[in-house]
Amino acid sequence: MDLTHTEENYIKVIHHLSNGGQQLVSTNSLANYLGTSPAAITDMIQRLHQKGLIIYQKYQGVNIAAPGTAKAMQILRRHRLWEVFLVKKLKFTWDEVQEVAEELEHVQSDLLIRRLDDYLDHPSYSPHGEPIPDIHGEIKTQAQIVLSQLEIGSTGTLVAVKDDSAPFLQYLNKKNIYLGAVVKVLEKNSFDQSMEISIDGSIGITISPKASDNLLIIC
Amino acid sequence: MDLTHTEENYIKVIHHLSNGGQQLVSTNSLANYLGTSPAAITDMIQRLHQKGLIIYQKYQGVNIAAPGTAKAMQILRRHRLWEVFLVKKLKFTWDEVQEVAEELEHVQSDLLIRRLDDYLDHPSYSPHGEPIPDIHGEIKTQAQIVLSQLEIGSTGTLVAVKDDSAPFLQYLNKKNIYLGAVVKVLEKNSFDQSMEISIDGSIGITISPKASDNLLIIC
DNA sequence: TAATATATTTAAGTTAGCCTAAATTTGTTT
DNA sequence: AAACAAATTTAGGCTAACTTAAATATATTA
Repeated sequence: MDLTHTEENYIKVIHHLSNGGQQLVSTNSLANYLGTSPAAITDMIQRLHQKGLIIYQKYQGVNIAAPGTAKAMQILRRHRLWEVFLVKKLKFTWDEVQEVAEELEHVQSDLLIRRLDDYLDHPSYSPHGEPIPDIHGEIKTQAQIVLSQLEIGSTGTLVAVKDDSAPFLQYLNKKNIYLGAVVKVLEKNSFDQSMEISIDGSIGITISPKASDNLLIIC
Repeated sequence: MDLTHTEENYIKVIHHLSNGGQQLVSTNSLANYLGTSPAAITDMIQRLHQKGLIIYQKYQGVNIAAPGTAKAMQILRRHRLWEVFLVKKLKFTWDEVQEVAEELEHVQSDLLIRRLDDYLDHPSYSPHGEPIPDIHGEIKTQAQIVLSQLEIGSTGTLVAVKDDSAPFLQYLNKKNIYLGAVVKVLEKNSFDQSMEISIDGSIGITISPKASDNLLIIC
C-alpha cells in the first residue's frame, strides 16, 4: 500500500511514541509532537485506522498495528540508510543529517534503497547508533551495554552515544573516538574509574567515567 | 521562494516546452504533456504568473520568466546530479534513473546538492549527456552535432542522445556505446548510410543511420 | 456524586491540486 | 463576415491536510 508523505510521518511517529506498540498514544501527545491541532490528529488517525495501519478506539488513543509496524520499519530503514550515506559519503556532521534524511526517507523506490544498501555495505547502525532494519523489516537486536561495564581485555563495537550534545561529540572527535570503531579495554583505574582503551587497534587513550558511561557498545 | 513539488514540475515543463523561453507554450500542450486537464493547467499557470515565475496572458499561452528560469536551472541541476549519482555510484542503468531522479530532484537542501556535487567531482553532463547547470544556474554550452554528420577519421565525445527511449538505450548498451566515450568515425557506407565507428579505441562497431542520427557529440 | 477541568471529537471553513461540464474566446472555413 | 470548430477559461465539486470553534466525552476533585 502506498502512503502519502504525511501518512508515512504519522506512522513513524505513532510507532515511535508507542514504543513499538507497547503503549497507547494519546491524540494530544501526537498533536504536540507533530505541532498540529488535535483535530487534525483525529482526522488522520481515523484514516489510518480505516486503512488498518493502526488500532484506534474513540477517546482511547491509538496503537500501531502489524501492517503499520512493517511500514514504520521500512521508513526507518530508509531514513537510517540515508543518514549513513550523508555522514559517510557526503561528509555531513551528525547534527546536519536529520532534516535532510527526513525528506529523503519519503522517496519511493525499493530499487533505490536496495542499491543504496549495497553501496554502503549493508550497515547495521545509523550514525546515531540506531539499528537499521533489514529488507524484511527485521531489526537485529543486540544488547547494548555502556562501555564502562566492559571488562579488561574485552572488545566491543561502538554503536551509539547516550549523550549527543555538541560538547561530548567534540570531545569524542578530539580523542579520535567514532561510531563503528572496535573498542578494547586495556586498563581500568579503580581510584577514579578512568579507563585506558584502544580504538581500532590504536595506542592507549584515557577516558573519563563520564565518557565511558555515555558510550554504548555491542559485543 | 519555496515551491511545492507540483509547482516545481510545472516550472520544469514550461521551461522545457518553451525551449528555454524561445516560444510560447499553450495550455493544451501542457495538459497533454503533464497528463492533466486543461482546466488544471489554467489554475496553476495563474498561480505561477501571480508569483512572477512565468509570463501569462489569457488565451495567449505562457512563457518562462527570469525567476522561473533560475528555478528551472536549479531543478535541472538537482535532477542531473542525482542521475549521475544513480548511474555512477548506485549502478543504475540509463533507463532506471528517470523515475527516481524525478523524486530526488524535489528534496530541498542546498547543502545536500553542494555536497553531492563535490562527491561526484563536479560533473558537467548527466548520464543522458545533458549539461548540468552550475551553482549559479549557468550552463556551459558547447555546440552539439549529430554523429551522422561527423566526417570519416574525425573524433568527438558522445554527450547526449536525442531519443532516450528504453529500446534505444538498450541497443546502445548492447553495442557498448556509452556517454562520455570518445567516438571515431572509421567508415561510412553510402548505400545504406551505416557507419563503422570505434568507441574509446575499440574495434569497429557498425551502427545504423537511425542510431547515428540520434547520438549527439561535441568536438 | 456532582461540578469542573481536560481531552477528544465533530463541524465548518481553507488551500493545493485535481476533476467535469458549461461558458467564452480564438481560429478557421466557406 | 458569419458559422463552426478548437482552445481556453470559468464554475462548481472533490480529496488531503490542515485550521478554529463548538460539542461531547473522560478524568479529577471537592
